Amino acid sequence: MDVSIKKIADHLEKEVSIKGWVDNFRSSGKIAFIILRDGTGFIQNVLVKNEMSEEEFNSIKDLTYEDVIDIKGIVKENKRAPGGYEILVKQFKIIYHYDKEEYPIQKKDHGVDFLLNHRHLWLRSKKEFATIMIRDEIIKAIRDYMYENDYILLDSPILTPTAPEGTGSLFETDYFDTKAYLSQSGQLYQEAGIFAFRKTYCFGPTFRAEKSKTKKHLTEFWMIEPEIAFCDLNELMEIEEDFVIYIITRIIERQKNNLEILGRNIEDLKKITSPFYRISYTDAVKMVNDGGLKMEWGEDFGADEEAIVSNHFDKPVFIHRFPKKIKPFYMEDDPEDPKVVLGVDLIAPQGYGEIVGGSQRVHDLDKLLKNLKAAGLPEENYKWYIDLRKWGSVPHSGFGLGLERTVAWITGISHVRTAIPFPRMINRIYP
RNA sequence: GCCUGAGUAGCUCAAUGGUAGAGCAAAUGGCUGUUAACCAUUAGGUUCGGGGGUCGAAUCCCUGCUCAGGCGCCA
Repeated sequence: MDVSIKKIADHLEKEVSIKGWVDNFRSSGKIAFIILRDGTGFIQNVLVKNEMSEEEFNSIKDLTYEDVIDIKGIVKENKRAPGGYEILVKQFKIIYHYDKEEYPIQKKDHGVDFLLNHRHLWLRSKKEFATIMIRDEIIKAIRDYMYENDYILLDSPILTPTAPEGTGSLFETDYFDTKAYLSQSGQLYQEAGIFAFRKTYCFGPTFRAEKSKTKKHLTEFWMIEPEIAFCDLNELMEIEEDFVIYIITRIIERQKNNLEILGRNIEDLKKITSPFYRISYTDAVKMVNDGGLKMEWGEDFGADEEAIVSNHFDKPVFIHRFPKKIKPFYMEDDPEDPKVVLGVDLIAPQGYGEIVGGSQRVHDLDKLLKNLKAAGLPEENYKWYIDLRKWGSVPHSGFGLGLERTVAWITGISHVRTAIPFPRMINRIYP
């Protein structure tokens, strides 16, 4: 019976058939071990000389990495086997054999540059497999949460006519006789969506042509951006918290094996429970200064400043109510303090940084026009966005969650470049 | 963009002014429970490019390129 490695435990002591790729093998004369990968997992196969035909046993001499083999054998539980299960092989056949060139990715350490240049092959490795499987589960959890909570998927365009915020670096491309820009956020379009569908989201790639060279930045990354009508800042934080906990709970439930492959401490993840910490920007600045780093009210947090704040907490922390001048034009003023806006960042623990940024949006027409002017942004670029405030405008809020930063945090990997199958970075667009 | 570090065999690294080496991978052989298996043998080099200086350079100097770690930039 053909089975997948993922479900091998259901077939204990039964004969199964598996096709897959040779991930690793060891031979000891009269016993051999082949680690087989079938796309759902990895399993050790034990070949014992007198348990199978001599011809088949001897054919393992021809094996090379990434050969494709067909195996029939009995599923056994064995503590010595990685993963706890192995297959005692009865029949063994090499279906495709490759020895024209040796396989570049080896079982020893490689440098990051080499591995990224071979990303198309590196994906076959165990840790990369585990990371991408968890990424897939996080994406599924995100979509399930949106579905279960009545959000409507409203895809924002990727080709856009202008810089939505007029700031930041955008990738420019020809668009017939004019120019187009790759989207750096779908938010403004979601704000159009909520007046038709009340709660919407988009989930797609976004692009930033910034020359950032850090472990938290990609030039192409995925972001989910929900937008909610009749929602204020406090409700927004509740939703963000509920959403993040939903994702983490799902990963703990369904991706334990892959978390273990990555060496992620699951007990630490289990501590990510409600409520998250909430702290105002003003209090965070005090915390930074008390922590020994000079910082003026009104400045944005640098890497060191952010670390001081996040290291105070063992769970994610919301920092809310930022100075108006360091935040974009669409954020609503705090009615109790016009110097600050109703924006909020969610900072993950252990240095993974900002994984969510959100705000209550300006919904008053005159205030929006005033903010645009103050930001030096031309009204004509925002005609449709301004229209939204002319008819049926209500208080609303939304946020954007960076997928790769979330994947990096939950898996415990050190850099967002391996949280996406084919990373795009300042000096890397191959393969 | 800035700071720091690195670039030597297919890969990961050693050799700091005097004959370029190891482990892994490859090839051959051995081994009945391996865990990145192990053991033996063989083969494997434009020391990132360009220039300089020295009796002599992987090593020192100048220059260019590439990469990494960090910072900055970044809603």
